[in-house]
Amino acid sequence: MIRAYRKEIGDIWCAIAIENEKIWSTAFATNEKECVRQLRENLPYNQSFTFEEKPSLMAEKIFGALKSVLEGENTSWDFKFETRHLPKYTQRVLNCLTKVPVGYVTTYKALAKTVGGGPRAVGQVMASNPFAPLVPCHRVIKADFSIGGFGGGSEGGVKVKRALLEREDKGFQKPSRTKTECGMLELFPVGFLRKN
DNA sequence: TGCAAACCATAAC
DNA sequence: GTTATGGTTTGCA
Repeated sequence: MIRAYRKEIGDIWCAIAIENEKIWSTAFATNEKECVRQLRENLPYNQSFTFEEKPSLMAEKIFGALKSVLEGENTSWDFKFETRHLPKYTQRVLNCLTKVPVGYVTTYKALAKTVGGGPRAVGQVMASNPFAPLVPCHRVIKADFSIGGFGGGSEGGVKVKRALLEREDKGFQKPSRTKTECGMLELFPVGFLRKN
Protein backbone atom coordinates (compact mmCIF):
# COMPACT_ATOMS: atom_id res chain seq x y z
CA MET A 1 0.00 0.00 0.00
CA ILE A 2 1.35 3.38 -0.99
CA ARG A 3 0.99 6.04 1.68
CA ALA A 4 0.83 9.72 0.87
CA TYR A 5 1.60 12.73 3.04
CA ARG A 6 1.30 16.47 2.59
CA LYS A 7 2.82 19.39 4.40
CA GLU A 8 3.18 23.13 4.00
CA ILE A 9 6.80 24.23 3.99
CA GLY A 10 7.25 27.97 4.06
CA ASP A 11 4.52 29.09 1.69
CA ILE A 12 4.84 26.03 -0.52
CA TRP A 13 2.82 22.85 -0.35
CA CYS A 14 4.67 19.56 -0.67
CA ALA A 15 3.28 16.06 -1.07
CA ILE A 16 4.98 12.70 -1.20
CA ALA A 17 3.96 9.10 -1.90
CA ILE A 18 6.05 6.33 -0.39
CA GLU A 19 5.94 2.58 0.18
CA ASN A 20 8.40 0.63 2.30
CA GLU A 21 11.06 3.33 2.38
CA LYS A 22 10.79 3.78 -1.37
CA ILE A 23 9.65 7.04 -2.93
CA TRP A 24 7.01 6.74 -5.65
CA SER A 25 6.41 10.40 -6.20
CA THR A 26 7.02 13.88 -4.84
CA ALA A 27 5.32 17.12 -5.78
CA PHE A 28 5.26 20.77 -4.82
CA ALA A 29 3.07 23.74 -5.68
CA THR A 30 1.80 27.02 -4.28
CA ASN A 31 -1.47 25.51 -3.10
CA GLU A 32 -2.53 22.22 -1.60
CA LYS A 33 -4.96 21.19 -4.28
CA GLU A 34 -2.55 21.63 -7.16
CA CYS A 35 0.12 19.83 -5.21
CA VAL A 36 -2.06 16.79 -4.62
CA ARG A 37 -3.11 16.82 -8.27
CA GLN A 38 0.49 16.63 -9.35
CA LEU A 39 1.25 13.86 -6.91
CA ARG A 40 -1.57 11.79 -8.34
CA GLU A 41 -0.49 12.53 -11.88
CA ASN A 42 2.98 11.20 -11.17
CA LEU A 43 1.67 7.81 -10.10
CA PRO A 44 0.61 5.06 -12.49
CA TYR A 45 -3.03 5.74 -13.30
CA ASN A 46 -4.44 2.68 -11.54
CA GLN A 47 -2.11 2.78 -8.54
CA SER A 48 -4.08 3.34 -5.37
CA PHE A 49 -2.81 5.20 -2.33
CA THR A 50 -4.15 6.70 0.87
CA PHE A 51 -3.34 9.91 2.66
CA GLU A 52 -2.01 9.62 6.18
CA GLU A 53 -2.37 12.58 8.49
CA LYS A 54 0.48 11.70 10.79
CA PRO A 55 3.84 11.64 9.02
CA SER A 56 6.05 8.58 9.48
CA LEU A 57 9.71 8.91 10.30
CA MET A 58 10.58 8.34 6.67
CA ALA A 59 8.09 11.00 5.60
CA GLU A 60 9.63 13.50 7.99
CA LYS A 61 13.05 12.79 6.54
CA ILE A 62 11.83 13.41 3.02
CA PHE A 63 10.02 16.60 3.98
CA GLY A 64 13.26 17.74 5.60
CA ALA A 65 15.12 17.09 2.37
CA LEU A 66 12.48 18.94 0.36
CA LYS A 67 12.77 21.91 2.69
CA SER A 68 16.52 22.05 2.23
CA VAL A 69 16.22 21.90 -1.55
CA LEU A 70 13.62 24.66 -1.58
CA GLU A 71 15.95 26.77 0.53
CA GLY A 72 18.97 26.08 -1.65
CA GLU A 73 20.97 24.33 1.04
CA ASN A 74 23.79 21.97 0.35
CA THR A 75 22.58 18.54 1.30
CA SER A 76 23.21 14.92 0.66
CA TRP A 77 20.84 12.05 1.19
CA ASP A 78 20.35 8.56 -0.05
CA PHE A 79 16.71 7.95 -0.75
CA LYS A 80 15.46 5.02 -2.79
CA PHE A 81 13.21 5.84 -5.71
CA GLU A 82 10.66 3.47 -7.20
CA THR A 83 11.38 3.59 -10.93
CA ARG A 84 10.51 0.10 -12.14
CA HIS A 85 7.30 1.28 -13.76
CA LEU A 86 9.15 3.97 -15.73
CA PRO A 87 10.63 3.49 -19.23
CA LYS A 88 14.28 2.54 -19.28
CA TYR A 89 15.44 5.72 -20.97
CA THR A 90 13.60 7.79 -18.38
CA GLN A 91 15.32 5.84 -15.63
CA ARG A 92 18.73 6.54 -17.13
CA VAL A 93 18.09 10.27 -17.46
CA LEU A 94 16.77 10.61 -13.92
CA ASN A 95 19.62 8.59 -12.52
CA CYS A 96 22.25 10.77 -14.19
CA LEU A 97 20.46 13.87 -13.08
CA THR A 98 20.87 12.94 -9.42
CA LYS A 99 24.61 13.50 -9.93
CA VAL A 100 24.22 17.23 -10.58
CA PRO A 101 25.25 18.94 -7.33
CA VAL A 102 23.99 22.12 -5.74
CA GLY A 103 25.68 25.16 -7.25
CA TYR A 104 25.93 23.66 -10.73
CA VAL A 105 23.60 23.17 -13.67
CA THR A 106 23.81 21.08 -16.81
CA THR A 107 22.06 21.44 -20.16
CA TYR A 108 19.53 19.38 -22.08
CA LYS A 109 22.19 18.91 -24.72
CA ALA A 110 24.91 17.81 -22.31
CA LEU A 111 22.58 15.34 -20.62
CA ALA A 112 21.55 13.96 -24.00
CA LYS A 113 25.17 13.50 -24.96
CA THR A 114 25.79 11.48 -21.81
CA VAL A 115 22.69 9.28 -21.70
CA GLY A 116 22.04 9.05 -25.46
CA GLY A 117 19.04 10.32 -27.40
CA GLY A 118 18.35 13.96 -28.17
CA PRO A 119 17.92 17.14 -26.14
CA ARG A 120 14.22 17.15 -26.77
CA ALA A 121 13.80 13.68 -25.42
CA VAL A 122 15.60 14.80 -22.27
CA GLY A 123 13.19 17.72 -21.97
CA GLN A 124 10.35 15.26 -22.23
CA VAL A 125 11.70 13.37 -19.23
CA MET A 126 12.14 16.58 -17.23
CA ALA A 127 8.57 17.57 -17.93
CA SER A 128 7.31 14.34 -16.41
CA ASN A 129 9.87 14.00 -13.60
CA PRO A 130 7.94 12.29 -10.78
CA PHE A 131 10.50 13.25 -8.16
CA ALA A 132 10.79 17.02 -8.43
CA PRO A 133 12.65 18.73 -6.89
CA LEU A 134 14.48 15.86 -5.15
CA VAL A 135 15.74 14.75 -8.54
CA PRO A 136 16.88 18.23 -9.56
CA CYS A 137 15.23 18.77 -12.92
CA HIS A 138 15.42 22.51 -12.19
CA ARG A 139 19.20 22.27 -12.70
CA VAL A 140 18.84 21.60 -16.42
CA ILE A 141 18.91 24.65 -18.69
CA LYS A 142 19.26 25.37 -22.40
CA ALA A 143 22.54 25.04 -24.24
CA ASP A 144 22.78 28.84 -24.66
CA PHE A 145 22.48 29.18 -20.86
CA SER A 146 19.00 30.67 -20.98
CA ILE A 147 16.59 29.32 -18.41
CA GLY A 148 14.46 26.87 -20.39
CA GLY A 149 11.10 25.68 -19.14
CA PHE A 150 9.75 24.32 -15.89
CA GLY A 151 6.53 22.97 -14.42
CA GLY A 152 5.14 21.81 -17.72
CA GLY A 153 6.42 24.93 -19.45
CA SER A 154 4.14 27.36 -17.65
CA GLU A 155 5.32 30.92 -17.16
CA GLY A 156 5.00 30.79 -13.39
CA GLY A 157 7.07 27.62 -13.33
CA VAL A 158 10.00 29.36 -14.95
CA LYS A 159 10.01 31.96 -12.19
CA VAL A 160 10.16 29.23 -9.58
CA LYS A 161 13.01 27.54 -11.43
CA ARG A 162 15.02 30.75 -11.53
CA ALA A 163 14.36 31.43 -7.85
CA LEU A 164 15.51 27.94 -6.88
CA LEU A 165 18.72 28.31 -8.88
CA GLU A 166 19.50 31.76 -7.52
CA ARG A 167 19.26 30.37 -4.02
CA GLU A 168 21.58 27.50 -4.94
CA ASP A 169 24.33 29.72 -6.34
CA LYS A 170 27.57 28.93 -4.53
CA GLY A 171 29.69 31.32 -6.55
CA PHE A 172 31.53 28.64 -8.50
CA GLN A 173 33.40 30.06 -11.48
CA LYS A 174 34.64 27.18 -13.59
CA PRO A 175 32.78 24.45 -15.48
CA SER A 176 33.22 20.97 -14.16
CA ARG A 177 32.19 17.41 -14.88
CA THR A 178 30.98 14.45 -12.91
CA LYS A 179 30.98 10.73 -13.36
CA THR A 180 27.65 9.01 -13.92
CA GLU A 181 26.54 5.49 -14.77
CA CYS A 182 26.31 6.52 -18.40
CA GLY A 183 29.63 8.37 -18.60
CA MET A 184 30.93 11.84 -17.84
CA LEU A 185 28.41 14.66 -17.57
CA GLU A 186 29.26 18.32 -18.16
CA LEU A 187 28.45 20.77 -15.37
CA PHE A 188 28.36 24.56 -15.39
CA PRO A 189 28.30 27.03 -12.48
CA VAL A 190 24.84 28.43 -11.74
CA GLY A 191 26.39 31.83 -12.45
CA PHE A 192 26.49 30.95 -16.17
CA LEU A 193 22.71 31.25 -16.27
CA ARG A 194 21.70 34.24 -18.37
CA LYS A 195 19.82 36.93 -16.51
CA ASN A 196 17.22 37.68 -19.19
C1' DT B 1 17.25 38.26 -33.77
C1' DG B 2 13.62 35.29 -35.68
C1' DC B 3 11.76 31.35 -37.92
C1' DA B 4 11.77 26.63 -40.06
C1' DA B 5 13.32 22.22 -39.97
C1' DA B 6 15.59 18.30 -37.67
C1' DC B 7 15.54 15.65 -33.51
C1' DC B 8 14.07 11.56 -30.37
C1' DA B 9 11.65 9.03 -26.64
C1' DT B 10 6.79 8.56 -25.11
C1' DA B 11 1.96 8.51 -24.87
C1' DA B 12 -2.16 8.23 -27.11
C1' DC B 13 -4.93 6.38 -30.91
C1' DG C 1 1.75 0.47 -36.61
C1' DT C 2 1.12 5.57 -36.88
C1' DT C 3 0.71 10.18 -35.25
C1' DA C 4 1.15 13.97 -32.03
C1' DT C 5 3.69 16.24 -28.52
C1' DG C 6 7.15 18.69 -26.21
C1' DG C 7 11.02 22.12 -20.33
C1' DT C 8 15.49 21.71 -27.59
C1' DT C 9 18.99 22.69 -31.06
C1' DT C 10 20.74 24.12 -35.34
C1' DG C 11 21.03 26.53 -39.61
C1' DC C 12 20.04 30.24 -42.48
C1' DA C 13 18.15 34.70 -43.85
